[in-house]
Order: sequence, then C-alpha cells, then structure tokens
Amino acid sequence: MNIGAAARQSKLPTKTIRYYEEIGLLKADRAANGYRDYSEDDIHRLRFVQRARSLGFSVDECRQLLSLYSDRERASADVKAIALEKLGEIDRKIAELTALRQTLGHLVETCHGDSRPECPIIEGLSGKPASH
Amino acid sequence: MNIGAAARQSKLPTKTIRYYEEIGLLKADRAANGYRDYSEDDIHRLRFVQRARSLGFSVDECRQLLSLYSDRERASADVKAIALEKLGEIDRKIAELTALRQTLGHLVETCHGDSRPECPIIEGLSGKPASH
DNA sequence: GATGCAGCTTCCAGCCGATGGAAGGTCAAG
DNA sequence: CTTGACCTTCCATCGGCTGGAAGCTGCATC
Repeated sequence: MNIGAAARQSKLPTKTIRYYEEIGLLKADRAANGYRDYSEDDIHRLRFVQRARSLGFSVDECRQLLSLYSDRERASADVKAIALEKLGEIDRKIAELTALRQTLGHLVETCHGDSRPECPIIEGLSGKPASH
Repeated sequence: MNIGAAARQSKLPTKTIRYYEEIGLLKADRAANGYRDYSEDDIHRLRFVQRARSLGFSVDECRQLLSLYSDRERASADVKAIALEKLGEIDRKIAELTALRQTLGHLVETCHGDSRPECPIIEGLSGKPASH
C-alpha cells in the first residue's frame, strides 16, 4: 500500500508519516520503484500512533507505547504506568487552564467593553492587584 | 537598569527579554557601554507581557495588547474583544482536555495493571471500539 | 595594576511536531 | 504522448523560547 492510502486509513497526513519515519518511530518497506510500502500491520501501528497522539501522548511516549504494543509478553502494569502519568499531566493542565479561565473571566466580567478607555483587563495585566 | 535586574523585576529570563526585543515586541535603550537600559516604564511593559503570556495570550496577542496598553484613547471594547476571543479558546481547550481525560481515564480504569499482558489501554489505542 | 568573576554582548544551534514548497521520478488513463 | 495524480528527497519555516560559545565590561580584591 502506498503512503497516500496509508494516510487515508490512518488519518495521518503523508507529511507526518514521513516525519515519523525520519525520526525512527515507524519504518516502512520499499517497493521496487522506491515508493514506501505499508502492510496491514503498519497501518495498525500508524492508527495506534494517531490515537495515542490525539490522546496527548508525546512522540516519545508513542515510541514506548509502540514497543509495549509489539511486546506480547509485557505486563499491563507497564502500560498503565505511562497512562497514569499522562492522566496526571492532563489533570494538571486542566487545573491550570481552569485557574486561567477564572482570572481572565473575572477581568472580562469587570470590563464594560464600551467606547471609554477605562479597562480593568489592561489594568489587571499591568499589575494592579485584582479585586477577587 | 541592566537586563539582569529587569529580568528579576519582570520575572522573565534575560534570554526571553532579548528574544522579545529581537522579534520587535519591546525595545530597550542602550547605555554608553552597549548594555541594554530599562526604564520603569519598560519594566511595566515586561511584567505586562509576562502576565499576558502566563494567561495564555500568544506573543502576537501581546503585541496587540501592548499597543492598546499604550493607547490612552482606546476603547475598552477593543481590549475586551481580544480577551473574549481568548476566553473562548481556553474554554475549547478545557473541553478538549476533559474529553481526553474521560477517554484515557476509562482506559486506565479498565486495565488491571498487573503482570499479565492483557491490557485494555493498548487494545483501546489499537482501534478496538471502547466499551463505554 | 593584575586577577577573577559576574554580568553583559552577539551569533548560531536546537528543541517539538509538524507543515509547506521546490524539483524531480513514476504510473495509469485517455 | 501527454496529462495529472502520486511518489521521492531536501530544505525552510512556524512559535516560543533555550543553550552554549566567544568575547566585552565593570567591580571587588590582592
């Protein structure tokens, strides 16, 4: 299977697939004409990476997950450890964004948003202690 | 004031301050010896940018906000528009991360995390429809 | 005044994770 | 035989820094 079809099946752009190969994440066979040739198994791996990336795993974590994916002897605990670590990261990010939303939301609420120049948002950013 | 002191007061690394100057975000006077020289007003701007960045505004948005900050005639509505746009982005990100947390959390919950190789996380990533 | 060291300067490279584009080879249809 | 889709490689660019090298400056200490 050529890279274009692989891209359609894995929902990854061809550019990205080539990039993943370049960084040694996934390698492909080559056909006689030099074209990359993807097997069903390759497609599985591509989709696997696509899903893992969209769940927020870094490329390096994908590398780990892929090797666990290929290792039929590995303990599920090894996989769970990575996933739990990631879950913690996601929770931290959500907390951070929520605090941020809170602060910015407060600034927006207190701003009249009219034609006058007084603006609590600018004042807040410029360092005056927010009244909250 | 030298860049080091400016960095301490603005809570920005010197590298970052120089970078901001390089990209035309903030420029500094130069002392006779060639050192950058920061006024109190410069420090305000640096802190302003530092806060805006930490609230998730992009460097380009900081550029806009800075010009609004300097413009005493601007309408607060102009500032509010940018902030509201950003608020929407933050909400979208939170929603995205929450969905992600949900999916990954479900996978983690269903994984025993023991020495056996059966692993719903890997299965989930490899494309088997999640049971949820 | 020599020495040492912190702090400043510039410049160049690299990080992540792609993405865009140029220049050129290949293949199947019409 | 030509067109156009698809493939190849290579090199540049994005954002937002960050690190390091090589070389000034400024100030304290001997």
